[in-house]
Amino acid sequence: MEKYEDLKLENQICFPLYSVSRLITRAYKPYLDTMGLTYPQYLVLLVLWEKDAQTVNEIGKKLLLNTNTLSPLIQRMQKNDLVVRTRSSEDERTVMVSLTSKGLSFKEEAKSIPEDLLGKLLHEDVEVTDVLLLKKTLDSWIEILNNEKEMNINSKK
Amino acid sequence: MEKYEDLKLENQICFPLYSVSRLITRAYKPYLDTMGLTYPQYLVLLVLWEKDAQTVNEIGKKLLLNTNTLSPLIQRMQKNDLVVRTRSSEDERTVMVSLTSKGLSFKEEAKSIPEDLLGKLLHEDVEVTDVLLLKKTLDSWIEILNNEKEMNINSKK
DNA sequence: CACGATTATATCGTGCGCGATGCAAATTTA
DNA sequence: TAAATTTGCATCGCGCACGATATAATCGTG
Repeated sequence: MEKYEDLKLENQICFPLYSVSRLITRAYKPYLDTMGLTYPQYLVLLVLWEKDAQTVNEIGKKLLLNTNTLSPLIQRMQKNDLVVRTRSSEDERTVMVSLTSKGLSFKEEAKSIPEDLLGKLLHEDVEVTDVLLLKKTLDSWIEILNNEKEMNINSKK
Repeated sequence: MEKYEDLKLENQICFPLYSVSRLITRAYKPYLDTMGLTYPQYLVLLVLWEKDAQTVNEIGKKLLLNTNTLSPLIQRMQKNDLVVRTRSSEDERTVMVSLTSKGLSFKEEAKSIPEDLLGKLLHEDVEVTDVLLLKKTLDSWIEILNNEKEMNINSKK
């Protein structure tokens, strides 16, 4: 076993994660271009399609994104008539993000994307069970890595 | 089964991939900050540590990144004295990227990162076999998604 | 009730990713 | 060999991510 075996690209686990993430965003592009959406914007719509009218904070918690990413992103979405932002009257600090009729209408158009894309990713060597196991591992890592971040925040006190 | 079941965030496979990729980059940060590196810059070093003196093109093929991403990235690395860029005399178009002594010296410092990080990601619910299966699935998807891109290029002719 | 701490959002700067485009060197073709 | 094409790298513009910071509004505590 060579001394630097772990540093070889082919032995990395994080690099394929990073690459697949980018390649998947790219694979979404042709679908999303027809609606004038980017992948992160599509994620915001996924959240709002499940439950309309949520604060920037709620959306951020679900997508694991901070407001310094979401604020301008949602502003661009408003400019493209996908959502509207309204400051709450009860708590003037919070901004409610709601779907426009255009933003809602894309739900129907997006319905077939996940299955369509999954079809491309499944073949004789990668079965549905593999994907489910993969998702289980990823969800577990999200738990670990996201908690670690919050632990750092708390330990700073 | 609800009509829009596939659009629910919790049923997505691409979203956890996207999130884990970002969270892992974040997990690398404390290690890389001590060397003044970003994660993509670290990837370039991984490639050069395996074989010094490669062209921008070779590095890009291995990292699946285009020159419009790599050119400025490598220029920043040169500014930080991690690599040097020299135009080849045989083919004036190509730029050879070589490690500086500083860039090479970080190899020793980076040696423990992968194992250290993997340690955090392994626990009772996620074993080494799960990670190996995950890597196999991801590598297969890289194959599929990256070929698809090249097929598009060819079909444009 | 006052005032310090917390919370929600926004802004700024930097570094990716990447589509589109530019340009010069090399290669192919006529 | 001249002209057309391809190749390798770079630049530009835009949209994320994200650390740092700012600015209100609200909350908690004395």
